[in-house]
Amino acid sequence: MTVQSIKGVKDVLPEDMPAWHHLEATARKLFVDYGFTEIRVPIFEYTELFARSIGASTDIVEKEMYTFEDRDGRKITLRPEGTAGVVRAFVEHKMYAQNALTKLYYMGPMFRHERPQKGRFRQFYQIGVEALGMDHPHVDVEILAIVHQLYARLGITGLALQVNSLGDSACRGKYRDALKAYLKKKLATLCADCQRRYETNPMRVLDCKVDADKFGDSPVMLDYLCDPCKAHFHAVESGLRKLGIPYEVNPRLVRGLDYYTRTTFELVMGHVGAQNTVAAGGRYDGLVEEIGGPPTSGIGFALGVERTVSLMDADTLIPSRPVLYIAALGEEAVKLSLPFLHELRRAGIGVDTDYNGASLKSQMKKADKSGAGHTLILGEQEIKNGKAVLRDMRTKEQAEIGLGNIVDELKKRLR
RNA sequence: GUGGGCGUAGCUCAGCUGGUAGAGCACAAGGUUGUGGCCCUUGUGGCCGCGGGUUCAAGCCCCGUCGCUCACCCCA
Repeated sequence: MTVQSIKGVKDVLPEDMPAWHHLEATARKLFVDYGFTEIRVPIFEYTELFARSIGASTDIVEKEMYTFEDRDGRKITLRPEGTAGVVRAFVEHKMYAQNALTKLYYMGPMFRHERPQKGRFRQFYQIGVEALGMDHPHVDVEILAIVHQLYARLGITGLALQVNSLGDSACRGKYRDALKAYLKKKLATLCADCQRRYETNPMRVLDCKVDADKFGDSPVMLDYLCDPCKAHFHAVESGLRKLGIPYEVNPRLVRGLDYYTRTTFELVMGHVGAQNTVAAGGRYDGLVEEIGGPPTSGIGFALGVERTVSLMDADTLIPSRPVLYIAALGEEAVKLSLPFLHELRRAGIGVDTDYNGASLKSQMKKADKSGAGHTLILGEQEIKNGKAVLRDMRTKEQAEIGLGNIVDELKKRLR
């Protein structure tokens, strides 16, 4: 048996890279347009960080983290999401002391031990942003605008932006009690999962797919918001309307991580499999303090790279390729090509070849595949005459070039 | 953690009620073509996922196992 990759862990192959690069480049440009700067944080942290931020009783922490002891006996976890590490860095480097509002973005792999399926992997990539330091509703609007803009720039349509408010410590408890009282009456009629969730995470019962139609008259968080939370939510909504960002309020939208407060949102796509949330995020006003920093509000989102890439039209993306392919026919020509390759590359001209000296027929196929705009044909016959042939792959025009000053000549012609 | 589907050439797959393995694409050589792309000929390439069982005989049937995949769950 040959060694394989770990279950649920994918290679991102060369043919996928144009889409990945395009997504990353589009995101970077957009984040800069909105005043964010990149931060790179470790892909592993002390386990305690995630237990404290994500919530000890969440599924992620209870059964999905890659946790192990390092050689010093410390408990280490491969990051299951990006926010905790960024917030830890924010606190550790006392960024709160530098600006009233700190805006960071990140991209990289995350790890969760889940059963793999369409759009869900054990190592997966996220791109995310965090805005720390202000609880002004315009910050929420800005975050939602980024999400909207990013997918617009990527040319992806058919997405729905769903928004909700989860309230804060002042009002969420009250709602939770009201919801449990409501659910208790129906408990016997609910599916087994929901009966379990009633205890562990009652708010999750509301987005159960089996029982979805039973909760039309359930209490809704939005009705229980305290005055400040209500005002905040209304301000976010009016901001979205003012900017013309389409959204819908989904009162049943909840989050799987404990740190979320107030504004919560998801960008969902229909009919791409069960894992149809493409991006999601929300406000987390208590998180910085939880991690040991001063009381600081925050809001952010993360998008799933694989899920987003699957929605992109990869055919429209052109990979970057060398400008010249050298078709060296025969061993003599292969030998001769070595210094040409070196000199051209040294001059910053991309050149490729495959050194096997095979027939012109097969070499031209490779030249096509390489995507190079020109091919330099080094045939036995031409070499004898001190020449090579430069072929423009698009116009099929050919020109003979003397071997004496071939590098300079190519540099000139390939500019 | 729980279910369903599927494992045959590098890729996509065919393979009849069990009879000793096939196609297309790709790759390589040649022919044709004004020096490739179309077309034609030829060639390389398979412990039919792995292990056991039934049988004169297993890619096919049975059991186990590993892997992939989709869904539940959960989430980006």
